[in-house]
Amino acid sequence: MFKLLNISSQARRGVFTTPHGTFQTPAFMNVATQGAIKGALSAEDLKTVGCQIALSNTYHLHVRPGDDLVRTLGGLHKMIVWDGPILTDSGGFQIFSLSGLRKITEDGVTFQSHVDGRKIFISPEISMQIQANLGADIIMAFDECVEIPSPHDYVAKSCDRTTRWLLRCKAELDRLAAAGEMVTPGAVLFGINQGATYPDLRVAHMKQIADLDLPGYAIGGLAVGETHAEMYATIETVEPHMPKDRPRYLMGVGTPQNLIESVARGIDMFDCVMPARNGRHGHLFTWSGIININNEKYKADQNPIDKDCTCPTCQRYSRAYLRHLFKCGEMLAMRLAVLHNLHFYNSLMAEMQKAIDEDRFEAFRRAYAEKLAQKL
RNA sequence: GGGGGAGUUCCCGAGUGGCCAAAGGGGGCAGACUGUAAAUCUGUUGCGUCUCGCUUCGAUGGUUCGAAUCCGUCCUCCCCCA
Repeated sequence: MFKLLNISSQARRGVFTTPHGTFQTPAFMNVATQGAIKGALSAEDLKTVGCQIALSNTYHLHVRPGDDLVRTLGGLHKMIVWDGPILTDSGGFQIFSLSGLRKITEDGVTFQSHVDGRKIFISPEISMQIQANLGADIIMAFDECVEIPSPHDYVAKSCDRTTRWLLRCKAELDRLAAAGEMVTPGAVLFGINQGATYPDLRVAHMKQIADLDLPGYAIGGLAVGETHAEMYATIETVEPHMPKDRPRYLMGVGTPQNLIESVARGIDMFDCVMPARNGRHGHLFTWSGIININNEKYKADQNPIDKDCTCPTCQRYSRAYLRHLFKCGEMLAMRLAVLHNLHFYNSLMAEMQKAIDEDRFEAFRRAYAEKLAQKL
């Protein structure tokens, strides 16, 4: 399913095939947690913005509208009118983000719904069932995203449990596939590495899950409070133990610099809320760094967000108009901003792909760093 | 013409003798945001030589150790009656 095409320095160039088509790596997955990109973007907009693969969330779609209903409606692809690949996150991140609303046991996790307070129980098996109902192409294992810092002892125990949960995920998914229960037959399971910033735990855990010979592997539990240096060091520690012929997915990361630095360390896939969320808040990414369009200095600026950008927003709209829309709280402000930011992220990935194809990734990486330095 | 009410810092609006440069909103300015409980959250918003001083609560005069708060006069606005 994954084909490695080229390596430039340590950066990898590949293509991954799913039941809903292929995507080129390194890839950025556009986050549609509840079946929509926040900021009023439709699945059609995803095409405009250069999205290759979308990401949705198990917990959130289970809570609302319910994965049974999504299945009844023909699956997530049909419901949101997106015929490309979809990866669903397992709910493991919500163990971290909703830490005040859940209890973990060996069997699974009981959440208190953030919507209406009712009990929501998710086990490895239930997470697989939900993701099978949603019709994901790539199904993520149910893991515990551990907060940083956490005691070594706790993280060690958590990693062991995450491994046991992974075995249960695999067994349940095999059962569902054999029973013909998959809304998307041929969907594959990715395992997730944990271990906080402890090198011994990261390596031990990675070795354990690599033995399962899964179609893809993720590094989870990063970008949750540690420094960039610690994050990069952790990637460097784990990467040598990840199967070379399988895609590596760094979950939840990150800034444009994070993406480049991580590709440089052998990562193939990313997802991050940042381009959408920051876009909604008026922070826009450009090839020379981030700008806050709310700032007074853009009041009369008739330039586009980025003069080199080919997105629909930059084709027509000025910074001054965007600032005005943000100041007025118009929905259009968010929409235009998110369109731009996602287009920027997807373009960044395309640029990296090209650089690796042409075996000049290291030069690309340096040039980007210099551009950022110029701005500062 | 008679009776009643109101004027507060950019705006709305609390405050009715000291703890008031004055609550709370809004607006302004800036910051944060990394597998989305986020169209959210945080800071700041009279001036200065800034652990202290100055100016400010329609205007002006007074009472008081001390006034946005009490009293007189004036100005402006609103409501009711004629």
